[in-house]
Amino acid sequence: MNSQQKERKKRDTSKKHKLIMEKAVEVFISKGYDSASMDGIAETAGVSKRTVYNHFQSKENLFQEIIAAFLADRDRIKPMDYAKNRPLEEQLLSFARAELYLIDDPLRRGLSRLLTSVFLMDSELGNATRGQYSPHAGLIRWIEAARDEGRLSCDSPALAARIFYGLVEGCITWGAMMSDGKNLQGLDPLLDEIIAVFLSRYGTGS
Amino acid sequence: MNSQQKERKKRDTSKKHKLIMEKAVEVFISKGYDSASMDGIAETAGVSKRTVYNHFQSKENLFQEIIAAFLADRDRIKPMDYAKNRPLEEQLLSFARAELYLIDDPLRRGLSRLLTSVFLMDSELGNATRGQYSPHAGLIRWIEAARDEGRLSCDSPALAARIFYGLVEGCITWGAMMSDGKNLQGLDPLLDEIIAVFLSRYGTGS
DNA sequence: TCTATACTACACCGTTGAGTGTAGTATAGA
DNA sequence: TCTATACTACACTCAACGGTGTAGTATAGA
Repeated sequence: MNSQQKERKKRDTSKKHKLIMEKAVEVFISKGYDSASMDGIAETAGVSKRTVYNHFQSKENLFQEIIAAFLADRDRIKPMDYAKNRPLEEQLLSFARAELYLIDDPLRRGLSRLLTSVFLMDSELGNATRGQYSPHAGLIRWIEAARDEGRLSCDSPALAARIFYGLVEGCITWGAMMSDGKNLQGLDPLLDEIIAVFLSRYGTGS
Repeated sequence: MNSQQKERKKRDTSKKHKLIMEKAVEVFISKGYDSASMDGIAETAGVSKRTVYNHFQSKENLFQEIIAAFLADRDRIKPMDYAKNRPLEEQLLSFARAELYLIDDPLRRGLSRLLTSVFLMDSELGNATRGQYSPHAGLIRWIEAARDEGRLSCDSPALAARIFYGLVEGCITWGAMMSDGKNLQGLDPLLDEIIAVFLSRYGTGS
């Protein structure tokens, strides 16, 4: 009834909301989900525990919101490629770098580690989260386009895409998560080699 | 002083010890380390909680013993290959299958998932455990031998080995852990493709 | 300046879980 | 049969943690 009066006063709490999320990410990354306590998060954020609960219904809720923000950030990066007459190496490199976005920054790498760790032990959550996400689709389309122009040769673009992402993830991503990025020194030669491997199997020599 | 008398009576408790470990593995796999309770483990094993603590100092101790047994089991499988005049494909396949030993059985796969999840969030433990373990060494030696015979061509056997394991892990292992082995159907064509990719880059055509 | 809103400080609750102590029972080995 | 050993049942401690309630304070917006 008097809703217009009630809505007159509404302070902007997004700053604190964001602050709590950022600090919570830090705590979750360093302790893991279970071992991270809401008291610890509140203290790290320099905020009372009650404020945390005023912003987030529960620990799980807070975590979900962090996951959502992370995935949204990642998805903003994803769609960046298309078939052209630029060198194949260059375009494949951009696919690889998009994939490596998840681990080329300490914070994102920490979150990737955390989420991977959680998803490994909670298949339902993992599948639900990863369900609507098909990272290979873009590369498959790219491979088909390149094949149509005779620049690639393969029976199954899906298989080739799987090989490519397998190479990138197997050679780089997982090691980076495991060793906290210590294997990211001298990355470029490795990336070049990965692309060379891929093209020696599927390339036609332009 | 009268130690020979004391040692006369010693019952064989290894059966129960093993039973507890096996049941604990089940619980750890299904719940994760943190959420698995010692009460739950005792109940699953059909044993009193006190007995669990008579066999294992602490939860962490029990977990460590499980890890050790798992790694020992895996290491027993590892050293199985050497250079010969058998087809390269065949020998590479055996390297790949040795790697897939970790995930080709539901129990081992569960343990791999659990340990990976734990190691991801506890770098110290992960590094300490993985420290004395160099899985690439065998393949590197194999590649050097094959190169010496002119059957492979590469500048850096270490890099080639990294590519090979990256392919196997990236294309198969990680997906199997994430999806609980649902991607292990139709594995052979994928393995063949992986080996074909590797040989198209490093093979010389015998 | 005034007031609704956000926030703090702090006590509090209920639960869970690791680990212990103990008294009594079952059993393997002599 | 005898006895030391393994085991059980159970009560218990202690600490941590998720979450709530509240009274009071600071502050943004009118």
